[in-house]
Amino acid sequence: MDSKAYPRQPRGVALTGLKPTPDLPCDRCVGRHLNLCKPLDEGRLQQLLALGSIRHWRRHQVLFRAGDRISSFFKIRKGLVSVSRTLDDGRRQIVAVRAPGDCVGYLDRDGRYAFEGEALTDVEACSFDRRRFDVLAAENPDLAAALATALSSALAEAAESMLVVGKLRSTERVAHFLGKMAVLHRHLNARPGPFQLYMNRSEIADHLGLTIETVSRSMTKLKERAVIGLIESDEVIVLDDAKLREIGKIDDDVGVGAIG
Amino acid sequence: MDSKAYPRQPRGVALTGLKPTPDLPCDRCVGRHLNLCKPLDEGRLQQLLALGSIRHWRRHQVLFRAGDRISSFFKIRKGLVSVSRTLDDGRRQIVAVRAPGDCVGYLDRDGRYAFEGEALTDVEACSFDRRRFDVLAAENPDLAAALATALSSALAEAAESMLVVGKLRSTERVAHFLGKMAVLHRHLNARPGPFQLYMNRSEIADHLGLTIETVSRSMTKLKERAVIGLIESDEVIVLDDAKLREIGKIDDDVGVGAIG
DNA sequence: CGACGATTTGACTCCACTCAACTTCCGTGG
DNA sequence: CCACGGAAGTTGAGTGGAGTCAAATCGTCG
Repeated sequence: MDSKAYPRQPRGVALTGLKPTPDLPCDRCVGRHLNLCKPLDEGRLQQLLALGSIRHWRRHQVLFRAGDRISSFFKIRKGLVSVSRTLDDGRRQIVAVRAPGDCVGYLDRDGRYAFEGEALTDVEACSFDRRRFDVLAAENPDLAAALATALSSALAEAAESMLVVGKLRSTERVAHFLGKMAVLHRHLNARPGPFQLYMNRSEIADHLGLTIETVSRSMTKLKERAVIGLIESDEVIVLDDAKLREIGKIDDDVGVGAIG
Repeated sequence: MDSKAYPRQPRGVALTGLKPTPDLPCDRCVGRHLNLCKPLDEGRLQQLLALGSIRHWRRHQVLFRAGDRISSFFKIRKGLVSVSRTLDDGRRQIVAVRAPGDCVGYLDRDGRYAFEGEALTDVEACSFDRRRFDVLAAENPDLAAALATALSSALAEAAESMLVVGKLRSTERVAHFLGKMAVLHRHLNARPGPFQLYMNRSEIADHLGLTIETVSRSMTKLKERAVIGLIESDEVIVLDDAKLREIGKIDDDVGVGAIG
């Protein structure tokens, strides 16, 4: 209630020791993509692709900033992007983490980006002109339907996150996050085993509504319980998947989102 | 982390002294509606309306239950509907509160409702067959576009809620909630003044990720600071709108959602 | 090695939860 | 009419979990 100054979490300049970013052609992103391509015939596909141009960002670079006038949105081809919103006093909430196949920068607030998109890793994305895409979508019902599907799953995911942030305890939240990241990893790489988080403690904290210290302590607890193992600070292996899901209240692999 | 039994909040049987429910024809729901009607010509409008039938629910009745097979979704004509998800141990998160003009019961998880919809007041809604609606949407780009728009604003609203639940303190959350409800009230009734919340403390708590006691204490604080006044326990008047928005970190009237 | 950033760990504080009492408001029935 | 009971809300006392502040450790890079 008091508007006392809220120290902005110092942002890491570079997360060192980062493994190569998740890399994946669009058509392998099972269940996670705005399926822009499949339902379109060759002519319209060309039309759509003509709207887009491939662009690259480095970790920590900003794809789009909240409040900036919307020009285009982005379909991720490689890497991870955080979608976030920050209060004046520095408090930040990472609303979603988007992966290859997903789209970001679509949500607008009277013509301006409603959120900020930041590269969590080096990112390659296809940038689409929003206005021309809307025109095309208005002419192609299947494209519009794909858009609606993508939005639906993103919405379901967001609602799920509300439950996590609103009702779970700190260790439960971290377990949930790790479980979801493990699922994502399996989707992208189609195999189990250790995986990278590509997010430092500060980013995880801002995603889960916790502090870096609490995230760290929760990870330690999960480690002590032999639910997970830490190869490095951001490289994790799930030792007891059932337990992790139980603690994190993950009932299924649904709701992995697609646009936002 | 421990799966200790979580006492389910006793659910009120009837909130007494409830004023008449918010009542509004679709076409007055500025900015809050899946604009099903306007873009359609007469023939298709008839086609769409043929899918729907008007139904009624009483307060606390369930419109749809999470996990049930989806048959139709609902466009609210009168009343308020809560969209929620409940964990096995009883912890519940009210993900959204939907008003006249909004749709609910659209989100699915492999053919089943992803959330539960419960009448917060007596409710009148138009029920649409989901399958036939999808067919119609696939043939009518403007309808699909309207759907996408509705989903977008619902998603923006959900993301906003994540920030509220994840980063705001208790009194800030309550202030945010009250500010949003005031906006909703003005949208529905087109005038300021005292308004009903139509939600008891338990429901507000489940929406904000708090307990009933904390909600109560926060309301008292806001009352003591002369930011709001309480006519009855669920009837509020905003005394200092600027202050309320400042505390609740409400920057604009955007993101009032539409579907989910 | 030494510096720096990221993370972990520790000590302490405080906000929100828990448990419990009490008040208020209805409705019911003696 | 008033007594009683039940439900919702408020308030108080005490606890606990997560935040805050600070120090120690680890890892990387110069």
